[in-house]
Formats: sequence, structure tokens, C-alpha cells
Amino acid sequence: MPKRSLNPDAIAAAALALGDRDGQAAMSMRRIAAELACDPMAIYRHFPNREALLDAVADLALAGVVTDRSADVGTGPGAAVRAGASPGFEWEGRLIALLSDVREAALRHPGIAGHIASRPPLGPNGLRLHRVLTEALVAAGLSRADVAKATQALIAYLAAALAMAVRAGERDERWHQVGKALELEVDSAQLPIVGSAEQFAFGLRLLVNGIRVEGQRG
Amino acid sequence: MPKRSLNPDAIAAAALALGDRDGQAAMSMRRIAAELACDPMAIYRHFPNREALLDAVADLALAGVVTDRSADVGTGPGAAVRAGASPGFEWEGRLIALLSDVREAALRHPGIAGHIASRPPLGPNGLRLHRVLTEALVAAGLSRADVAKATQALIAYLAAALAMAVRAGERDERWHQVGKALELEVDSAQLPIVGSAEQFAFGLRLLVNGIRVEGQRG
DNA sequence: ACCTGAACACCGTTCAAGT
DNA sequence: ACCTGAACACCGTTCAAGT
Repeated sequence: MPKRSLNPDAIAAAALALGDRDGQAAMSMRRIAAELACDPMAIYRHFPNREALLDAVADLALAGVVTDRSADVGTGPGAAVRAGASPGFEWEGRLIALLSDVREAALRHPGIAGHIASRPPLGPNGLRLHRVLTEALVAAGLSRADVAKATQALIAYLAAALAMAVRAGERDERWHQVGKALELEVDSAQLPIVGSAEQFAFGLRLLVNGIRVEGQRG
Repeated sequence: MPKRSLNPDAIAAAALALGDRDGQAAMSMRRIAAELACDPMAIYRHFPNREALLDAVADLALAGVVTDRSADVGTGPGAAVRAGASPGFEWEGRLIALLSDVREAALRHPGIAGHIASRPPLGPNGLRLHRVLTEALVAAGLSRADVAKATQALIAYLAAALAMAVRAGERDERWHQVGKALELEVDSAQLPIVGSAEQFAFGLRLLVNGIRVEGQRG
């Protein structure tokens, strides 16, 4: 009955809700159409193909990530990191907070998390976040060319971390098998949880350390 | 007619060859079976499911990556990096060479490259390479716990870089659109090619920089 | 002109039927 | 006991037929 309510935003919102509820496997054109109680082909009048729809859903999932600078010393996720940043390296706190916030927002939407950051961010939220990321890297002292390269490295790491987090349960078991196979004397409890916030933060710190070194060099 | 020649190794080898020729889209159970001139279900007597087969193909694609230490100052890919490493940071050269070699081996097999490093490495070659990676990180001065975390960060970055490289053509176009959308004054030529060796090396250097900082700290 | 749904060309995997 | 292929429950997308 909602004939005229079928538009790109409504479709993306329905797909997001469906993915939140039933996970990645539910994100097919047919099931999204069922969620909207419309013909699968009706979606194609608003998106050229499935990937374009997933791009829109991924962008929608990032709508809640705040990039307003005045919120930097708030109480949200990443606030502690922001508050603890030393003055000269304020960019570090902003960069870590930004990527942590994006990760958290993505994981609130398990149906689409694996798609987020896997493609260049052409949606409004993706571009907004990309701009903040670029500003932080410029502040870090990187050259224009290195800013572009560092951006892609950070997005690549984020994409892989999200893909891992989505499959986490299954993968943890396999990582323990790797530990056993190599006969490492690490007990299970010592292994970081794959896709955990702690694991993500560690890799992100490596990248930030590396960016600081590059920035001081240039 | 090759009734008894159907075994896990032969299946994985046929799938790898098919993927090299026809790309990622050809890696379906049905097309792999067609390549082997057998019933699709015959494969299930050797692998529990498609993912297990892809894991075997991914491991096979890494067979050519040499980890013999005596080859470290050879003429293969990464030799220059190895030769240029300063004595105290020999681990840096080894780590960069290892991951660069894995990347190159993966990209020689476009049908499976996107699957490599996307799951914990339980195959013989994956475990072999994992062990060399671990040794390099121990040499870098990381604690046991940090070695595990850094390993996962490096593998995550590698997986994302490979996934990007496989889709490169399509993605480059989109990255240029991002640049235009943000009205950055970068001309197209200045943007790094997504998934290129140069782009990969930059991100890897960031991670290695970061690991060095962590190792000196601990 | 706009919209619908049947149809095409596929999937991974199960399972009943054959040998 | 082992093996086969028909069948199940899906896909994304095209396109001819309807309104």
C-alpha cells in the first residue's frame, strides 16, 4: 500500500533495519523487497544494482558519527582518548576517535558492517568523514601525496577489521587452532579477541605511530 | 576418465588454474567441477564445503613464497629492501620482504587473491609464513601478547590491500570521484593507484614504523 | 510511459535413489 | 558402502508483456 513511499532513502532504511535484525545473509534484493512488501524489480528503479544499494546502506549506517569539532571533549566513545592527547599531537586523538567511532557505528549494524569502508566513500556521510580524516592527516604533517596514501591505508585497515569483527566467533576458533599448530606457548586467554576493540586499537596505534614518524620526517 | 585422480590437491590445483584464467567469478563449485570434468558433488567428498576448498586454494597460491633465510640476500622481490636494512633492524627488512612477497604471490592468482589472508592461516604454507612473521615481530622487541596483536593487524592490512588490488580498476575511478567531491586540489596523476605496490608499501611502512616505536617502548 | 512478474542463468548444498 | 544427479531453496538481473 505505500506506493509513493518507495524512494532511495526508504529502501536503504528498510535494508539497514533488515540487516540489523537478520544479519549479512539477509541483504539480498529479494529479501529487502520482501521487507518493503514490493517487487524485487521495484528497487531497480531507484538503484542501478545491488552494490549501489549496499553503498547507500553503508553510508546511512554512518549517519550517527559526529564530526562536529565542539563535540571533541564530550563524553561519547573516544572522549577519553581525545582528552588525553598531548597538545602538539591533537590530530592523533582526533584520528583515533574518528576511526573508533566509525568502527562502533558500523558494528551497531552487523548486516552492513562488512561492506563499510570496503569501497571509496562517495555517500554524504562517507565524504564528511573522509574530509575529517584528511584534515587530521594534514595536521600530522604529511605531504598531500602521503595524506592520500595514508588515508587509503587507514581505510583498508578499518575495512579488514570490520570484516573480521563480523565473522568473529568463527574466526576466534580458527586463530586458536593456528596457535596450537605453531606450538606457541600462549594460552587461549592471552590471545586477543579477533575483531575486538582492543585488537582494533592496537593496530590503529601502530598506524598512528607510523604516521607520526612520517610527519616528523617530512 | 581420471576417476582415482580426484583428490584434494588435484581439486585445489584445478581451481587455482581456473581462477588464474577466468578470475574470482569463476570460483564456484559448479565451474570447478566442470574444470575437473566431474560432478559438483564429487568435490564434497574431499572438502566439507566451498570455503574449505577456497582455503586450500589460497594456501596453494602461497606455495612459491620462499622463507628460507639463506635466500634473504638473493635477487628476488624484496632483495633490495633486505640488503638496505640497517643491522639492528634486520627484522624490518624481513617483515617487509615477507609481506611484499606474499602480496606478489597472491596477485599472480587473481581468482583467489581476494580470499588470501582473509581467514586465519591453517594450511601448511600459511602456517609457515605465519611462523616467519612471528619471528620477525619477536625480533622487533614486542611482547608475546603484542606479537599476536601486531600479526593480526598486519594480516588485516594485507587482506584489505589484496581485496582492493583485485577490484583495482573499478575502484580507481571511484577514488577519483572522491577527490573531485571534496574539491581537493590534487590532479589525478598524483593520486596513488589503489592496490598498487607503492600504495601497499606506504601502509606497510606506517605499520613497521609503528611496530618499531612499540618495540623500543617495551 | 510506467510498472510488473515471469524467466534466465546461475548459486551451494541436501538427500533420495541408484549401483 | 560408495557414488551420482535430481531437487531444494535460493541468487542478481533481463526483458517481454501488461496497464
